[in-house]
Amino acid sequence: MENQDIRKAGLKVTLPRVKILEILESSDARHMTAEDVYKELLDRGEEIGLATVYRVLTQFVNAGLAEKHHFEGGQAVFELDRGHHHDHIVCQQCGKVAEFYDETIESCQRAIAAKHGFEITDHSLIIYGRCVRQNCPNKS
Amino acid sequence: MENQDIRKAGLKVTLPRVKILEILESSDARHMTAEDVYKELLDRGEEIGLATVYRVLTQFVNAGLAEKHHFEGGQAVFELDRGHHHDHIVCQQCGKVAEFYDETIESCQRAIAAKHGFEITDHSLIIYGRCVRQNCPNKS
DNA sequence: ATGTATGCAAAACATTTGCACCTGG
DNA sequence: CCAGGTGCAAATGTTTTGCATACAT
Repeated sequence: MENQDIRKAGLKVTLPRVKILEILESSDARHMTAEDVYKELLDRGEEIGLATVYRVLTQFVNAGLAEKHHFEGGQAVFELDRGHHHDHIVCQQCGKVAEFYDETIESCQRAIAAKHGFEITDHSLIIYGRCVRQNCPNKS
Repeated sequence: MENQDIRKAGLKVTLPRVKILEILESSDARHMTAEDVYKELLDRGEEIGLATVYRVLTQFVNAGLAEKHHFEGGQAVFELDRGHHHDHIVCQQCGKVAEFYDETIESCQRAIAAKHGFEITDHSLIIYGRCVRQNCPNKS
């Protein structure tokens, strides 16, 4: 019962929050912009404003329920925090996002931070490329 | 003579472009937002519009003279391309930016991209943290 | 009841663009 | 001279905010 997650975050269990959480959970893409979420709400016949979508997504991020990433291209994307840290590899042609986790990279980062006298709070690693798979509409 | 760089990029050697290149070369911070560059121009008594700063910086990036990065916090930062690829570690308290290069991370990235069927075009690795050095005004 | 949440419209930001004027080669 | 560059103001696109109303507890 994920509504408990909302409540545990100190937030009231309102229709917009429940619906937005549902959308994040059911999305195939798993990485959605605020606009994507808003459009999906409209498709489902919900009357929820874009401002609310932004507010709720921000609250989810602050509560640790979701993460926000800045891929290239203006809009931030949000994804549910499923508890497994990972980085991203993004196809610049079809927009597909793959996730990966590499312990060697993680530990190198820790070593680098230590060497430079930094205490890591967060990090962002995004590989951009072209996916050479059958389903990528290589448009050029 | 760096004006040659501008010319080689197929751009006319105009005053705004020369001044902006000078500023990028002389900046201690090495990573400046368009606004930073604009303010520095004003300080130096130049009458150059912010729109021109954006246009010129974009041209420099396209010409391979500079790079653009999206650290957290809205504004993009620009730095001169000195020919040595590196990634960044940013102090979220004092804004200091350190650069690093780690061949292990680089090769891990290549392996990961290959495994996922991607051809890398670019990548962005930013470590966020707190610098625990004497000169960081640890403000909290 | 009452403190939060929401919707809407307006504001805030970073960045881009249209257009008349200027300038480098 | 003239294509390309610039300044300014207005437009753009994304995200945030003020405020009156609506809702969860």
